Amino acid sequence: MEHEKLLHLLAAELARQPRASMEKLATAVGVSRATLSRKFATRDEMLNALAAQAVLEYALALERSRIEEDTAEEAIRRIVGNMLPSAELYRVLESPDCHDFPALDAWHPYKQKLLEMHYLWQERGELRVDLPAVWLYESIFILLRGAAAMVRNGQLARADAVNAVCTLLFAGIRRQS
Amino acid sequence: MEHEKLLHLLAAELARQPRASMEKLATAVGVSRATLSRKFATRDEMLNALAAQAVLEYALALERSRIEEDTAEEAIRRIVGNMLPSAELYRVLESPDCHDFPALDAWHPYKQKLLEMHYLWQERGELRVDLPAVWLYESIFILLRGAAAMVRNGQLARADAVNAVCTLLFAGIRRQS
DNA sequence: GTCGTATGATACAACTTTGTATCATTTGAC
DNA sequence: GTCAAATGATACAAAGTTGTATCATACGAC
Repeated sequence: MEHEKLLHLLAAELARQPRASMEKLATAVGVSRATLSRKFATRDEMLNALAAQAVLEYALALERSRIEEDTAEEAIRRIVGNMLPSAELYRVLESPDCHDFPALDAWHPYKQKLLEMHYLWQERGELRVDLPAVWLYESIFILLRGAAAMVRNGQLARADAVNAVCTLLFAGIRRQS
Repeated sequence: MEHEKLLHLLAAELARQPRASMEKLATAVGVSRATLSRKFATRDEMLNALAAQAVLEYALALERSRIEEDTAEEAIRRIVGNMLPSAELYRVLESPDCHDFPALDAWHPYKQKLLEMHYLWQERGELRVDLPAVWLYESIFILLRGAAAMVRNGQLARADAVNAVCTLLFAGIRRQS
């Protein structure tokens, strides 16, 4: 199986069953334990590979989203759209199991860049300043992960997920009068 | 240690380290493994006790929130305020490890009631109808759990958490012009 | 102080998980 | 068809986890 595809399947299964053994994970993604062990000698190595892939996709999605262009809303809509496919992977970035993985060092500059963009959007008067920027930043990913989980469970259509997140972010749940 | 306090500490530690062994959990919450084993003979029994406590607090918070009174916004603000202290516990309700625990049977009616309230709020024109009610419902808990995690990590002040969630829910992240 | 209860320490067997190795089979390129 | 690479099946020892039991100590009520 292709390496990237394998990582996505593993991330999805880990989101479902964080306590699954390597054997259960292997079966769930459709390979034997032997093969999984060949790709990742240890569980930590696997998690690190997931973190590395997460950083890669985070960075790529950020670049593609051209966050310096247009309004905050348009930029964030692009971010949500570009990051939704990797939402399951991002869980690894936040997981306390992985907080000292080498792959995470490469992530912090990108996270910092997006966080600082939030400060800028606040200064520009585009994002509200009565909530901490870190909450605005995190709420995007909180909703992204939540929406991805609902898509996985069949509670939300994949095609609706980006709109569900963005509408909530920019208009809230209340019907506009 | 008091039973209820123990459950909350366990829920918090499980949120941090879902893969922690009973021994690690016991140490983290400040008891010996022997004591933890006496309270919960097996891990499943512990998870079921957590689920039962979660259902209890969910039901109590729902009742206290008097969701039939006032506007959707006021009712949901009360829900968020009343449920935030149990947010770590609610993770057990959604966890796929626990989907067939007996304690969850008691939960579904309460969840259903709150979900149906969302339909009513939509019909009344208080909540938007261009997003599925289940997304409106889940987004409350997604944000609650996210805010609780940030409080735990020291990224968000506990006193600000309810307002952060409710402001996002009802006004979004964009500065109002 | 005495008693019962709760706790911690330790031990142990059964079981699971992990990392590693070996061999047979399958797959795909040529 | 042939070959090399990838995969699956199986085995095994080391380590970790779990459920249980036992004993000694700490604590609180009285």
